[in-house]
Amino acid sequence: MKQINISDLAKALNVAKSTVSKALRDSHNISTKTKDRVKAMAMEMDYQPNPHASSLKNHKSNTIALIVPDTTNHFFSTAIKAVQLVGYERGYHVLAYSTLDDAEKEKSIFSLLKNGRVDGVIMSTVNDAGHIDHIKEFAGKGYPVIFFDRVCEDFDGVKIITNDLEIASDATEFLINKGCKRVAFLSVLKDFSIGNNRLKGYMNALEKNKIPLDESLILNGSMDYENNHKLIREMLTGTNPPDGVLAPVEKMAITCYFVCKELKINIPKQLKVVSYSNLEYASLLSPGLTTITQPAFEMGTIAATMMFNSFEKKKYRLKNETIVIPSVFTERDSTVEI
Amino acid sequence: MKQINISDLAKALNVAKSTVSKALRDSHNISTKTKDRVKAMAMEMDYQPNPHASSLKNHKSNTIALIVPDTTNHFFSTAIKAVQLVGYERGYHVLAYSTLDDAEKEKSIFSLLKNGRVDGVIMSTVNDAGHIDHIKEFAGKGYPVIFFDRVCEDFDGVKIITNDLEIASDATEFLINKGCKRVAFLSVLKDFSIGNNRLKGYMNALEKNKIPLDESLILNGSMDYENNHKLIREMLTGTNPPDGVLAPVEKMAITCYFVCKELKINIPKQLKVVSYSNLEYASLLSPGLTTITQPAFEMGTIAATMMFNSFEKKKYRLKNETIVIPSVFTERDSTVEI
DNA sequence: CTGAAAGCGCTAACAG
DNA sequence: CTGTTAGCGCTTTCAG
Repeated sequence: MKQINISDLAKALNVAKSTVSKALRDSHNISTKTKDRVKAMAMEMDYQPNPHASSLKNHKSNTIALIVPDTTNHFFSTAIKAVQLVGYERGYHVLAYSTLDDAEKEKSIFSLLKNGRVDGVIMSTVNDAGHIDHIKEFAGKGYPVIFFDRVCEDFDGVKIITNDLEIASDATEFLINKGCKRVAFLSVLKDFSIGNNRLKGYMNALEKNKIPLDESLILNGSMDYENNHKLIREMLTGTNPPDGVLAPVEKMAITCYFVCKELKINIPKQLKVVSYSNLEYASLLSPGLTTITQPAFEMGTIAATMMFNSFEKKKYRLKNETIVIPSVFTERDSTVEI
Repeated sequence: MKQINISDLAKALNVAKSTVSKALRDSHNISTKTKDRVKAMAMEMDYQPNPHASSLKNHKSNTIALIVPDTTNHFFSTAIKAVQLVGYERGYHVLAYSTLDDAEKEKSIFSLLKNGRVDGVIMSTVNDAGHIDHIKEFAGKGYPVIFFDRVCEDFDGVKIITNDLEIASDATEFLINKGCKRVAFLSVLKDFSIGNNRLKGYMNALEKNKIPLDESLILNGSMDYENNHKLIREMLTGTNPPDGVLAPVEKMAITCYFVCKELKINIPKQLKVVSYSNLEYASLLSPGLTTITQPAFEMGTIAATMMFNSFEKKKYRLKNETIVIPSVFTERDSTVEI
């Protein structure tokens, strides 16, 4: 397990270790000749600096934390990939955490990070907007925090979101224009900014089209799949079922598909469905699902780029700023007129 | 950015920092009283040890690297989640990397890890079995490496795989029993152990059922989607097309679905399809896809558990061992007899 | 039971 | 241009 360190290098070269250190970091007051000698030897001896020593000395870990609710969600896994890629290119490492939508866990992850383990955090917070003291405290120590997708409204900093409200409105209007008289909204993140914006968009579209809001068409789903199933089933078998559905979350649309299969409700004939989704194979569902796709990769790329820029250049210091990246609407068979 | 450190604590308590250190680590030669005092103060001052200092001192980072080809693949993202969960429970952090199937990148990631950044590596290697000197060298320094799924055959260590050969054989036989006379194999990882085992299983089943191997039914796919599409199309429009297909990789099955849609080939009537897959919504494809699901979560959990055990207890030292976790076969409409 | 001191590997200030 | 030295925050002998 013996690693080769800077002293070994220095000894081998018969110079001081500070010289080695400087040479390796291209200090301008080391002669080109020694630099070359040092670098050659470093190569030969397969030297890699000990990251803990540098981090300790420099108060800089060159790693960031990426905290998401669930890595298995395609939206998040895509964002993770993006962050990893730019991290790799720019010489940063990424510690990845899943909160599993557990606010307590999110909190405890933060406490693990708060003594220099990372230089900053990119995160999508858990579904519990109220309690962000741990995040504020962390940011208060000078660590940058960038939110994406699931942001905390009352946090001063960078928030990267998508045009949720507008596109939810557009999608609702799209359904209305396809002839839907009763468009339902399958809420699941009730008290959350994203859910709220999507719900707002939905309501805006109704208003714009002079359709009175029917509370019974807004389903209050949860993280409990079985319960959602039951609720959707009740809605679809009720006296006045919807003929269109906007799902702010992929899972709800999938659940809706399941229920329709059970009830032999034909999509899109009896019910048209639009869903927010990052499902890779939406077109292969039966029927192909009309989707609003959030720009996960772009969001991740921008978040990472902004963070690393802020580390490296003063002029990129992060400010209180909300960046909107448009989602992509893709029409498929689940909303076709028959 | 000023963090509170052990000296601050010591000062506040009027004791030596060594006492604080020992108290916090529950050394038995510190009085219960001081321990309590120290711990209370640590709590009050919200002290978190600096991980770099401990790592430097102890030559132990309490973090592992998790290297996979692509985090967006559902199999890998599930494994990542499993590793994260176990890591969190046991006090380890996980640095996550995607190689994007680039062997050079995998190599360079290893060079970043080789001076104590991590205590071990859990990985699924890129599709390039030949060159693993970097891994051997890394392991040679005493770092444990655990492979899962995409393992290196000629590496002495823990390999966690699934019962690929058997289940590929079973699946092929399943197709034969469903009446398929010509079962194709949509290879994509030709020179890789996994692909090989799946292919072997396929061939075993043919042999067992006294069906001569027809080389034209083994497609040599690549990572190039367009090309695979072309190859599958050619196969299905050829003079003697298959009536069953075993896809060793989800992507090939999906591509096959696309081609069938284009060619208006009815699945399962004209072509039955079985695929290895960790697609969450396989049952919602059109038609529902019969799958072999690899136990991603279990594999990740076991890999992580073994690794952490090996750190903590001598008796769990890793040895040259291959662990097989069975995959799950789920029959759906894509293989139904009509 | 508690404290002083050395040292993990690196960097940076300061001397030469 | 190169070397000496102190110190990042922690752990761990070793003395008291």
